[in-house]
Amino acid sequence: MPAETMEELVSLCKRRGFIFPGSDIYGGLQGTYDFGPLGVELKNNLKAAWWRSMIYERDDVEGLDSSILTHKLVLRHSGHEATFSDPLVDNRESKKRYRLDHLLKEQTPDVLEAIATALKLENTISALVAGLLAHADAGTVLTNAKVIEPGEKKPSAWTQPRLFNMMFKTTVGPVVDEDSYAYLRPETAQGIFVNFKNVVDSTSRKLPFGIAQIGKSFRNEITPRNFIFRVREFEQMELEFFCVPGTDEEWHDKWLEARIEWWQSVGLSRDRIQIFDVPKEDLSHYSKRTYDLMYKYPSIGFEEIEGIANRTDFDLGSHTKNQESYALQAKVEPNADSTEKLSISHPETQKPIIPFVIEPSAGVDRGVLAVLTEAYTKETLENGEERIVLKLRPHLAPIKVAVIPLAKNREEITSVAKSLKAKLQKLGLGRVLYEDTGNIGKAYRRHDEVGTPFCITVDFDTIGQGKDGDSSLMDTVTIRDRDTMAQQRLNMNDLEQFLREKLR
RNA sequence: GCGGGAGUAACUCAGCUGGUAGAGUGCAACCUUGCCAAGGUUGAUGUCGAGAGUUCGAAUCUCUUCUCCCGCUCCA
Repeated sequence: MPAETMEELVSLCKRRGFIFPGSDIYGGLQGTYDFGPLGVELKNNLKAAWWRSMIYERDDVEGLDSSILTHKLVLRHSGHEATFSDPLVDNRESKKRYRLDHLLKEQTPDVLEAIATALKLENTISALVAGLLAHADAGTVLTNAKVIEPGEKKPSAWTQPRLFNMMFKTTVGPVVDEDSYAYLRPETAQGIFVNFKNVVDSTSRKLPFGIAQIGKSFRNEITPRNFIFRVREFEQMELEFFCVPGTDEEWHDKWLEARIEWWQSVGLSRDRIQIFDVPKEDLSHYSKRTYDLMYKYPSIGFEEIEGIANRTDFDLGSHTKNQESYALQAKVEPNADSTEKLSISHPETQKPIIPFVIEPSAGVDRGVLAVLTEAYTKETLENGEERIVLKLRPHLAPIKVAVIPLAKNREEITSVAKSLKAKLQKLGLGRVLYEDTGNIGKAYRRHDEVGTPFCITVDFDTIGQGKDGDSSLMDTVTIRDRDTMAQQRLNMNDLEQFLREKLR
């Protein structure tokens, strides 16, 4: 039974060192979280699994790590400057908040005409939005124009509209002036698009192929919520898969299947994943069609864990120079700034074309949250006691093996345990921990709670001092399975093979 | 941003109409011929989210602010 409430996960994460609130000792900074000693292992393991499946186990994807600081022209031509800011306005009476452009679309023509007249502007939605944002007393203009509250269909009183820019700006270089800013990227994808030519030139890739990247992105969310689900600084695992126009829909479906399979390979159950075919009117500015993979999170229910978008030729088309020489299908803004043609040869005709792009874009933090949700298990044991176990897939577990001395005041035992720990650590399986806190029972439970798949215990038999002077079990240890709690005795020399098999 | 709820030890929480902070678990050290949060001894930890005010005295009352949760709004 996976976790049922977010609270129990938050509590475990804090208690055991997975995830802490950001800037904690100063009261926290909204929308930021820090990954603790176990959280960083889990997150790294998840990213490594993705990287392996995307790049090593396929023959058609290259990796990339582009910078977070991004030239403003990149995000201007990508359309983010224009679309990643929402003008919002509040209704003073109903206390509801609307996007200004959405609100204007709900109005009758004479209301819009009244606003246009008051502002002495042409009567288009975009002109009115811009004019209202620039006007010092726009709230009064809206109210006087008898803008209706859509819910009640009645004129109402409105506040000054304000712009919520979703992109973080920062100053680059020592001189602070109006033009010396850059953005923290709102998606890793743009780093891939602007490196398209570099990758093609340096790897001699042909269509179809992909470029994958894992990295931080930043969005100034209006309302960060729900633990690490919606945060302002987050990590993405994105693939931009370039293909011949006309084959894009087929690839879109293939990637949808591949991504669902991958999420299952990290432990998510199929019945907690839903596919959401995003309706046309909700699509992003670059997308022709998007499937959202929705995972059933605790407390909040089905929410997006990955978006698989058909970005058409919008991005490369927007960033390329000489746009007019390609038969672009997406509607793009003119680009007089770009210095490169972002085309590639059509595999059959050899003519330069701008490829279509299928983008599976997954949230690392949302993935970690889903994996934790699914692994979290509360069991009632035979003796009536409750046990919390993280049934993580072994390849994701932060700690792979804990080596425990049965008695920590016996040097013969602790020294064997310590050297066994060092020996196992060298196998490169991941983190191996020497564990001597509390007593043996507590050590087991503690490792159940953080998902350690195996606990190895060095006891008196190991050092040839079994009961009644029995030395037949010399050099053997017990190894305990996290999920079944069953133990078996193995010679220390057989541990490597055992663990290599089980931790794959 | 609005409405509602909440912030006390690492976690879960108690602390009444103001009188100077507690429990359980956890954590640390030591002991234990022994294996499923076992037992024993000892120990540490709080600016009671922050700031200001009222008061002889504030965890408790008032104001401001920050953070979290729920709803609205918004959202790859």
